[in-house]
Amino acid sequence: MSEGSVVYVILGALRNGPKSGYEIKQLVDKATRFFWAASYGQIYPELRRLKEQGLIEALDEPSGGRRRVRFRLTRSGRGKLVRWLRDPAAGYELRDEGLLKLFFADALVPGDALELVRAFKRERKAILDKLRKIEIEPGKGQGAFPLIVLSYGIEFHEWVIRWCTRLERRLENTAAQEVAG
Amino acid sequence: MSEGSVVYVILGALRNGPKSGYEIKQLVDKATRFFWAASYGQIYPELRRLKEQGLIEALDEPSGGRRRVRFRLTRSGRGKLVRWLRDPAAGYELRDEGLLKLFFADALVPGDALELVRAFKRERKAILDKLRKIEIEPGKGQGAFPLIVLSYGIEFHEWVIRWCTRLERRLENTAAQEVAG
DNA sequence: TGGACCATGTAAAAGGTTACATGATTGA
DNA sequence: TCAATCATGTAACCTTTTACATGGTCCA
Repeated sequence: MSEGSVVYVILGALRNGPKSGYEIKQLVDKATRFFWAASYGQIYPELRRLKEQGLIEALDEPSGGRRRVRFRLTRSGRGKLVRWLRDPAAGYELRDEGLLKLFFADALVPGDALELVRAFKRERKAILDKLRKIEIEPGKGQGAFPLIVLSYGIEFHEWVIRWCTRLERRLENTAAQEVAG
Repeated sequence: MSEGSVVYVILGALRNGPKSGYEIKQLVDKATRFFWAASYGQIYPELRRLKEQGLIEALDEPSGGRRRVRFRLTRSGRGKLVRWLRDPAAGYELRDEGLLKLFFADALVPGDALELVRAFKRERKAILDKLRKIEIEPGKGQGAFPLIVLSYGIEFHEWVIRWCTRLERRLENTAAQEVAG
């Protein structure tokens, strides 16, 4: 991606109020994981760099007896976030091992290829079930967009499952013809 | 992914006959790029390792005066490919900067958010146009699966564009209500 | 008391891209 | 002759994951 891509996950996560590294990680795991992941190994070092650059500032906010540092966007941090959002360029990268297997499925006997399609569908169904369990309160400080993106995920996976079902039928018919013919 | 993930792109690419590193790269760029990319920096070193492990073997096949080394699957290489294809586990990783921007779009004024959706749609339209230009001969040594996966890509992008159009309408209506109200 | 969770961080390894280097051939 | 393409490869860099380390708190 154009630039140290974890930067914008962090700046974006802070758009409606301060958050700690831990809270950013929770947000990512809950809400953006299916289209954008981030690990502690990225988040904490990047928070330090963003602070050094004056894009965010630290607030000591212990929770009970635990130390906790929340970060808040500075004016220039918000500026950077908004400039990025206005820029129409947006990278898109997919690594889908299921599609890769499907692409090479002619190396299998038809029965195994059909099983591959069914496994592909099961995996997508499992993701769909997870997405359906996510609850994002509409409004509540943020606008409608997190909910809109969640719907995208759900509707996309519903579409994929329909696509798999069509393919399954087609392969079942082909197999049946081979047996009959 | 589970293991040196470029391994299976290579083994899969060789399933219907020998190919050189250059030809594998061409195949990837033409046909799997939208769901699985690979660079020369991955392909050539991996070819050497796979050869050392006895999973592929080298054939000297100069083209004109140019040296060219094609690789062929060995029996154990084909075994490894088939075992991988039969394994239902399949990683799925997406990094979609457009969705990330959409997720944070409540940091923009409504007009800019609408523009973001339009830009998102334009980018997907551009990908769709590229996919539509890809021609994969059905049959021809390989089975129907490469074509099936291409259809997936095309139909998916058509679905995304319809989704964007619905969202655009919704945001346009909201904006109109705000002006009217 | 012990397990789940809150909270912050680092180090090593793995995975991947980009840029560069080299040189031949084909065809306009 | 010049550009495009064929063909192979490496080195440096960047990103990301994984595993580890540390320690506090809450609650059953």
